[in-house]
Amino acid sequence: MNQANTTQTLTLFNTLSRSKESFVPITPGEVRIYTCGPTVYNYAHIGNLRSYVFPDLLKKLLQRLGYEVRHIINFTDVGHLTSDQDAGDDKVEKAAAETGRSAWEISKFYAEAFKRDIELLNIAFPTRFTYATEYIPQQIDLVSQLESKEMTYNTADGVYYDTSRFETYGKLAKLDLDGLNEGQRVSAEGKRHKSDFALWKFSPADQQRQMEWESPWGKGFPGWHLECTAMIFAELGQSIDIHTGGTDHIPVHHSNEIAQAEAATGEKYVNYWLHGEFLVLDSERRMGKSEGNFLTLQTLLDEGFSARAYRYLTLMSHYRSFLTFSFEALKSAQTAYFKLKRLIQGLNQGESQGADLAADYDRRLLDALCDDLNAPKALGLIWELVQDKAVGGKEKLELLRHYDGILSLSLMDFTDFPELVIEVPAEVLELARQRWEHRLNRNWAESDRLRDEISARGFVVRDAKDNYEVVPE
RNA sequence: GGCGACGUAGCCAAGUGGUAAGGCCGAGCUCUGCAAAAGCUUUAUUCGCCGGUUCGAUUCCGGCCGUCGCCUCCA
Repeated sequence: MNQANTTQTLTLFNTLSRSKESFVPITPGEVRIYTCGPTVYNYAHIGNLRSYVFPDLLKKLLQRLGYEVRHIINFTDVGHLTSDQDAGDDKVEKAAAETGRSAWEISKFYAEAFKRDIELLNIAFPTRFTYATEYIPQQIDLVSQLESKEMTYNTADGVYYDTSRFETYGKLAKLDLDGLNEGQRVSAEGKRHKSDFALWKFSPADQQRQMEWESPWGKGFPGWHLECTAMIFAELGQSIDIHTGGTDHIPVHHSNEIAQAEAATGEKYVNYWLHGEFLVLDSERRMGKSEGNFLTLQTLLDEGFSARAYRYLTLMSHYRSFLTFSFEALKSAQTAYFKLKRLIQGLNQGESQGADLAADYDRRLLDALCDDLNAPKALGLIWELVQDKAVGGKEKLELLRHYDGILSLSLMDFTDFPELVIEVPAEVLELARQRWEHRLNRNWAESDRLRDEISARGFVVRDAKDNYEVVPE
């Protein structure tokens, strides 16, 4: 078994260089990770949730490699805009207005829902969850710093960041500023450049916001990009190792984060930018809150799926590839997931053999994960291992225990099989009892008829030598 | 218009310059009154198309076709 050792090479695909790089932390033995969290004005959908699985994998792998990991996930609980860049309504405020609840209630509610979701997906909580509204002074301070460095200008509706003053603006995204949005109106009133963005927005004069704060520039609220940087500075420092998020954040949000952070500190902001690709529907359409075609984890649960089976599905594809979601794919993932666990349940702890082979699996599993988190490859190896007749149960279980600590599929938890979780209605049990009697009397016709009835109710009867069981179909 | 990604069996999906992991589904067999479950076996001469480089390409290069994402709040 691998001992904790930070000499194992971990390679990660860094968006900055668009290539795989060997991971080297800023401080030996320690890693600081920031994960862009959700805007809490609605439930997270399963596409959102996918992008929190790979940082979880990364964190656990780093910990197994012996690193001390400090990880932050934030909640954007204020200040998001619904439409045109730097225009439109605040999403949290809008949801509040629509439901009659306060903005604070809304954000609290959905933040808690998010925590429940990731818990169901075996995603470990970060060292801290941070809330944007709890870092208002730090955000104001950051704007002041940028102002003192003459990186900002004021318009009628806020304090803006002047991207033309940051020489390498857009480098992360390889943005071609002149090509941005050609032929489309993109600038808000008073903005000097297309890519400039709001640091601080003034509260509208004709309207009372629920969330607003005093600032040197007047009453208002922070722009979206500001919060992540302010929270990173406060919780992790001026330069961090890894920043994760979805690919959609590359051109705007993360480009802006880099611009404001590096202009403020003069230091490199983030060493490794990791971006997860989208989950798309069968038609390869993205799933989005704005698109109104989103599925929540709860929907999956309601349809009879296990949250862990969804995690299994996400691990079946690489985090940098599109994951084509369909219920067919989820069903096959769930079937495979429980089948794998049944195989593991049947392993014999007392049987020991093939130590050399096991060591080989160990190395290949670690290599797969250390190669930019190749979970699909690791899963394939897990299957190979479990079915390998040359390796003993003892060796298999040892490896499974170790790697499930990273994959977090609860492979050794045998309490969540559908037949153990789903209750069989008394009516169905009675039908099964009657069927068993007919069967004992060799009345096959009636026996089969009753089985069809049971099947129509979503259950199936399994006959054994002198007993039977009823399980969900 | 700019930037970028992808196209591997019915489905999901790894992968490598030397002739295609894994899973689901399907098929066959064993078992069973019949089933289910389980076990065993099996399932791409081929990696969108056309060229080029090479002893050899799915893997490298070029072109084409197709699909998708971002550039506006979104993971």
